Amino acid sequence: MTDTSPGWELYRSFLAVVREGSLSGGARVLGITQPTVGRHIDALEQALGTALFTRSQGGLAPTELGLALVPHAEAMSMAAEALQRAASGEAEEDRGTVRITASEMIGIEVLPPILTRFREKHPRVAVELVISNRTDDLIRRDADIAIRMVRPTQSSLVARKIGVVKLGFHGHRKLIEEVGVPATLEDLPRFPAVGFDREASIRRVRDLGVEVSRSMFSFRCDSDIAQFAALRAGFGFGVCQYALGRRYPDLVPVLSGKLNFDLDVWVVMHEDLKTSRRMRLMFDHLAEEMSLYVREGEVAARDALKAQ
Amino acid sequence: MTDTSPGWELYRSFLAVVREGSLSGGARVLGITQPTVGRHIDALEQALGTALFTRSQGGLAPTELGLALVPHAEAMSMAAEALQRAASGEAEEDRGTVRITASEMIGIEVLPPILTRFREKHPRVAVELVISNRTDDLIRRDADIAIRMVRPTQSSLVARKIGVVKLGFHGHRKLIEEVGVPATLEDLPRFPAVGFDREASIRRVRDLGVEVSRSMFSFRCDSDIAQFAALRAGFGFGVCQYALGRRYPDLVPVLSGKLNFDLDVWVVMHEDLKTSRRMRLMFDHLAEEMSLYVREGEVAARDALKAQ
DNA sequence: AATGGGGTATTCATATTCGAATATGAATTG
DNA sequence: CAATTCATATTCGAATATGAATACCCCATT
Repeated sequence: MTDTSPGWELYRSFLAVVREGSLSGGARVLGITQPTVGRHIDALEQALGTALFTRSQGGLAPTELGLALVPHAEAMSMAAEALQRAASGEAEEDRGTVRITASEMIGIEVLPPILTRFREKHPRVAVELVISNRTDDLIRRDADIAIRMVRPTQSSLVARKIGVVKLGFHGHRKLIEEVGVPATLEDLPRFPAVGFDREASIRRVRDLGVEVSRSMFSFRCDSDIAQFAALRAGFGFGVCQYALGRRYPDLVPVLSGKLNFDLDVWVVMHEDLKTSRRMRLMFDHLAEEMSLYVREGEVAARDALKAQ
Repeated sequence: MTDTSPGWELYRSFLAVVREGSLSGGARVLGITQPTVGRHIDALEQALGTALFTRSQGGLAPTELGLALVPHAEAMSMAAEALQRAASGEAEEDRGTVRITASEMIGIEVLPPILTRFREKHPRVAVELVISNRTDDLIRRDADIAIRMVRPTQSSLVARKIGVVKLGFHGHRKLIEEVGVPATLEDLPRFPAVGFDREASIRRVRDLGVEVSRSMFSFRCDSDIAQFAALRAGFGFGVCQYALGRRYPDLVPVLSGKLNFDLDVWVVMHEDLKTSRRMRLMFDHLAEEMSLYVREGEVAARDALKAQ
């Protein structure tokens, strides 16, 4: 097995020769001499075990296989240049667009202030927000960065687990003044409640380990956002994220410790995008801010438990 | 200015050190010795004019800047590996998915047999076809490869001009038996004709240099496909691609040389995708097959001109 | 037909890079 | 607390890659 990986220098010479069409030409642009480049090509052909050029006077013409390798070599070259740019601190584009996808609740209730803070730090980055619960947006490239509630499976994705979002029952202060507070789970059916409509949605909740049935709810809707609005309007008791509940002083947690669930939070992006500065900036920003948000929720949930 | 581009070998050592966390570790995986790797790192830091690691016993920890360079080095590594795979002919994935976008006419009437032939050659490649006339699909990554009727402007795209699609007036054989053939353009209004509905569409045709007005048409619809169906059903005379007309023996060209236009055809894809084998395969296949199709149309148009 | 300018291939002295050996320092372990 | 282990730094002779010079080939031009 002579199969030792060719040195990367060889690739550089290879690319130069392809671009210039001759050993001498390649040597010129690389600032080295023609014999050296010739030897590099020899070495590369030997290492790869295949001919890359048909050598003629007047220059070297790439073989078919050689041609097929060019895009890869060019990719290396691009990456090398990008690295050098990044190293010399030449403000590598914090401009451009970043496309983010998130669920309704996150996208509408949580992200806006977070994205605003990002814009203040990096005003030239345009942000696009795609509200969607589909899980394959990233693979499809419908978005660059996703905030997800499930662990991503694709291996080409870089994912950072932020923590867990705490969810629990809440009610509007006025509602409580009016009808009181349910003391136990069994009490609940006698109070107005906000929950899901379709069986599929209800089953998702049940899978989280909470016994619920459709008839328990007197306001039924599959949109989280609409449920949250009903909650804030004092229609009835319902589930919301603790961190969100705390932002609306009129919402108070109820049944703490009896009707709670957790949702994982992940920030995910394509591996390829790591080389783009604005993508990394946004990814890090989202990860950091979502961490704060998650912690906020944990504190709120703990406080609720203590307070009761 | 000592700013000479660092040799690519240095990047390789850099990446190995980052990955392994130490000079010795990096040296091990590279199959060279620790002093060498150490020298490489020194050289790289000197060339970039900045520190990349904080050196300590127990290993080298990347500095913040060093960390920022890692993704680029990894991109180089990926490309190098891909190049090597491609060189050793190791069937580099002719599997996976390719997403193509094309206009209605092309996507529905032209592509299906072309894509079928591709599937016969590369059965493991799944094909997705997006019917759309939007021109920014590729930049948005809604598709990998596009077939377009306009020259693409983005520089990050690789585009191949296939040729021109010949369009001309046609009529169904039965229709002609029934009402005869218009001999001149001026005759046309006295015959049933199929054409566009909205002013915007009509203007597009007019821009191609043909004097048309909405009132000339007795079947009006903005869908090419529907127009073509009406044509085949013998509703009236109308425009279609010569190559398509020839495929339906009942369609005969009329007014040849008097009511013709050409549409450029381009096959376009993202530059990045050149390194993916299945993408290149599909791109080449589409370019080749579309060339045949275009030529078919040219022959048909010439024949029509001669025949009359 | 000669000539000059493009290219490749070859040779050999030289400059560079590399590896083996070793010194050294900081943790970890018995 | 000494021994061990794992790391970096240093040195120096050997291996290797490089560059300058040169031979040579082909083609276009004069």
